[in-house]
Amino acid sequence: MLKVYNSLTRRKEEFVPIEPGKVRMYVCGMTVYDYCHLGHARVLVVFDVIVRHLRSLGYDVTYVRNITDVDDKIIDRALKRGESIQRLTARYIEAMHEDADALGVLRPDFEPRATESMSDIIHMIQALLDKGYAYQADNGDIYYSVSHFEHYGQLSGKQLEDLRSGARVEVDEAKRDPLDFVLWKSAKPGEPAWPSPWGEGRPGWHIECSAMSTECLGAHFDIHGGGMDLKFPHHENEIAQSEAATGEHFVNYWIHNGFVQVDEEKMSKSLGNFFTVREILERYQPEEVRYFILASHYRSPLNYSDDNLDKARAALQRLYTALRDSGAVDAGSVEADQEYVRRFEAAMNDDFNTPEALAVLFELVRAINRARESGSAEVCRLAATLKQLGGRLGLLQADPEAYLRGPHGAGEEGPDDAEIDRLVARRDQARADRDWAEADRIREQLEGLGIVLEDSPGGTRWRRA
RNA sequence: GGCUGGGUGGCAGAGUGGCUAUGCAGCGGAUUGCAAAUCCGUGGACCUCGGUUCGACUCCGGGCCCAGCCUCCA
Repeated sequence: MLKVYNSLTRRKEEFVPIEPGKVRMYVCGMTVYDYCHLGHARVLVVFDVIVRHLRSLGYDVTYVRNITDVDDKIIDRALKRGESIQRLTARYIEAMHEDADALGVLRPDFEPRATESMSDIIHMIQALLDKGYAYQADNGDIYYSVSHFEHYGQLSGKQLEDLRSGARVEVDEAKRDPLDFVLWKSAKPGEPAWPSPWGEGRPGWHIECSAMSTECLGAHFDIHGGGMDLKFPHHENEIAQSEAATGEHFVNYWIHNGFVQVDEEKMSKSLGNFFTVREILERYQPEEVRYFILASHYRSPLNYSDDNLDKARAALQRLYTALRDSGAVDAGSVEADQEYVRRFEAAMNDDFNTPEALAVLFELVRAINRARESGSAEVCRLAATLKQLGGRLGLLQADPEAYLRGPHGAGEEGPDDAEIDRLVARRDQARADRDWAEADRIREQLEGLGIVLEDSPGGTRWRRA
């Protein structure tokens, strides 16, 4: 039985889909005006694993992840770069896809864009106007009237009064209430604009997600996800918009992932303490980044440091070492060990507890190595189990030797394989001659190049440290 | 100020009302020409103060500390 922590109720709940056997899920994606940083990578990977797990349980999942391709930041950035908005967003959308692909993130089933959803957005705004939840201000902008929505604050646990007294909301003369938020911004010169019943303009940020999710998944769907920082006001506003416009309950389960932190502080653009995915991939393999993300529970903070990435590398080396020479190449055709599968699923069914699931993988590693030492025929089956379960997390699908020998980052320079093989062969000769001094000298030389040797009865092999 | 979430061994990071997390690092042993990899064994933790209980790191309450949201942010 799958249990999910629901941000709306603040407790773990049994997951029951609206329609048996089917899951409809929406995740807030990126605003494309810059490269993905590690925080974006976390959202991508976390929800990718959630989708993979739901599918492994047999659910038919429809996964929607939007792209925000028009907003103030995009407009500013395009202006500064002297580049058209279309060119800018196209570039960053492509970059995002490259990063997501590198990290082993499966593509969502639908990836709607705000600029391609204008009629849905306009229809929803019109519905809100018709029902009295929205009004047009003197400046032409359309606002959502927060006080008209009875349940405003249910997701974030905030009272309207508390929010008002918080008083950090910028006072805008056009608004009737400082907490009202914009649905449609009337066009200013030089800005991109679309025609609407209220004149040329563009949508506010919150309305696009309401419109796109409703369009792709219906007025009522199962899961809505995103980063913690979107809980308020973005998701709160989405609920207000969608439920007011459709009259239906919007989402059953809200899932929010925790932040990536640097030195105990949130990684964010405004603080300038962020690392882009491509920067990190200069020095680490994508799978190591993915492992690093999954080594913490999705709701916990994830502290970025080289030390923690190095630990991810060490962990993957142990996993892949167990898979080496195990006959698990074609793991899918081997029946998995059901006891380990059961424990893995129990961990994942407990609110997607990936650290616990990884612990099961390491217990499999020990079982494999033990079986190997005792010459048991179980090695292949256990290794196949490890590879299958790793696959459910999007890990361990590479050729073990290729992973262990591979360079550690896209930017790494080092000796090529042929050169290493040549040195290893020379050392083998020295060892055959029992010239230990020469053998050790070559080994140290290789060590200096970041190559570790492993002698075994079957011969010497090497990997990158 | 209001609202979330959290404080676990050297580090990272799960979990449980009484029983080994797991990984890295450490220590002892096996193995090895020496290493590496691997195996076996081992030390080490539950912020603080009360309460509930036969028994709490685990449940409840107070305190302290940390992060986040209340403004764009994954």
